[in-house]
Amino acid sequence: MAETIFSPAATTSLERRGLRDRVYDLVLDMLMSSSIEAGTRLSIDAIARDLNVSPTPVREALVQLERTGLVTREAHKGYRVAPPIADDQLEALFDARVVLESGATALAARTPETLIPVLEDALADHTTVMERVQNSPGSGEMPVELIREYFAVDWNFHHLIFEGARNPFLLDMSEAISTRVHRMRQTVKTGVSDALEAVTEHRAVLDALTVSPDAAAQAMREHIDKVRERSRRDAARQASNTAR
Amino acid sequence: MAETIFSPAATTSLERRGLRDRVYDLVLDMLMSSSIEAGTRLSIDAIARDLNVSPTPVREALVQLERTGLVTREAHKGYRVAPPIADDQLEALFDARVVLESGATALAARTPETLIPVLEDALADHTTVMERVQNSPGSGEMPVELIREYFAVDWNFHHLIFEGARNPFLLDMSEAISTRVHRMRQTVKTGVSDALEAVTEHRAVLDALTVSPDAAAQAMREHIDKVRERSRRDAARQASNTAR
DNA sequence: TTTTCCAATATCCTATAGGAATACCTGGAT
DNA sequence: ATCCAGGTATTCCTATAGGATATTGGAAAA
Repeated sequence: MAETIFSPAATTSLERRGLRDRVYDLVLDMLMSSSIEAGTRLSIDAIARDLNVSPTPVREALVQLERTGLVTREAHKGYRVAPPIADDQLEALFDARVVLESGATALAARTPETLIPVLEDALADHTTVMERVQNSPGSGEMPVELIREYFAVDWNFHHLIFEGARNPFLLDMSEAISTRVHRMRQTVKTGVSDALEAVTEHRAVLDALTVSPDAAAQAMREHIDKVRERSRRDAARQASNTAR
Repeated sequence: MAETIFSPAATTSLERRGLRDRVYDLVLDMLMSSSIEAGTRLSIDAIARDLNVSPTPVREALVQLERTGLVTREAHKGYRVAPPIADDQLEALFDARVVLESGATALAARTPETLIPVLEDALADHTTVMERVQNSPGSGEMPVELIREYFAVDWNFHHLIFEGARNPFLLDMSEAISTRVHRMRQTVKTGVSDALEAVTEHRAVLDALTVSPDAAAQAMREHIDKVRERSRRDAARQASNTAR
């Protein structure tokens, strides 16, 4: 335990109000943004010291994080960063995504007049960022900020569909999914190479919304299955690289 | 705040090991079993005193409960028993059930050879308890223990399908659903009058499993939609009764 | 009689301290 | 050289205390 995990600026930002939720957000950002090694110990006292708070709100935040699956807990042994998505778990994650997102798409398609405009805006943003990704230097450095921005606009399309379903239960479940998807993207280096295909498939979903709920659900199912195929391919390529 | 919520026997059972999970189980049982009035304050200190523990594990258990939706929290105002499922939320709950359970059924149907035997056993238990419910005195007292037993075997069928899907993400989500369903059954007095229909529809799902995953998913979807219809009817009848 | 304001109480939120269990490291024996 | 044992240190878990905030009750005024 050498240096602190959090930047000094973060500590000053939380001042002295609403500690528990703010600690949760900070730890969540820390887990999402920087790629933390799996299995890293998340010491309650250390986090509390770094954030200048008492261990109690940190403990509450970690309990909340535990239910998201980002951290694991062993009794009397403390919290650790959850292990990366295993291969079989990755298939299960995509299965769950297909079930949830195609279902949410069918529900959201019941009110297309309010859904389509916001999705058009989201897809326009997605397209803009995609073009910037395409125009970035083909090989070599890709700004991490651009990658983060791309992931945000990409997922925003899916998130808006969950919101469009107007179902609090499915919305809660979408959060559980989004954290896993985000974490998967840290381990499996994909999601930027298929930007053009993603935009195309999102467009297909949006067009299918004007046809029927079933068509929209089917389009979403096909989109996620294609993402699954690309992830399989990238995971295999990545495995062969590390094995070299 | 007059008398204690918990029975004296409960306090002695937790002794002095693994407090947080045990407190969680106790509070969960308390919320599930006895029908607590919605909006009842869940005082951290009071629970801690009743259970002879410090407020810290109680606080952690309540954070965990909060994410299940059984309790609500307002900052600087404490925890309360979550309000009963509102009418629109009830429709949303059934929508979510249709999405999740039909999807889980399709996934579980991929391995029918391991799934069908356990479901046959579960359905046999369900049938047995159903007959006991039918033979109980038609009007008047229905033993609360029998009702609880019926709910258990009924939900067990659904739960086994979630387990059969072998998908940890969907399994987690099923817990979020089950708590809501159980709580709904406390407010809307249904689920015992349609025992025969429930068994019949479960049998239809089981038979469809031998046909194809899509057929099984469709059967589950129809089952939940029929439960939804019966709940609507019972809710309307109940509303007319209270309005009288 | 009703409304409003104020004070007292209870509760939550945060901080600090002590006991217990686990992990790590060092020294010795095989 | 390797394995085991013991001690030390870190960390988690629980308990208690103090400050801040919301709720409740009563009293006074309209």
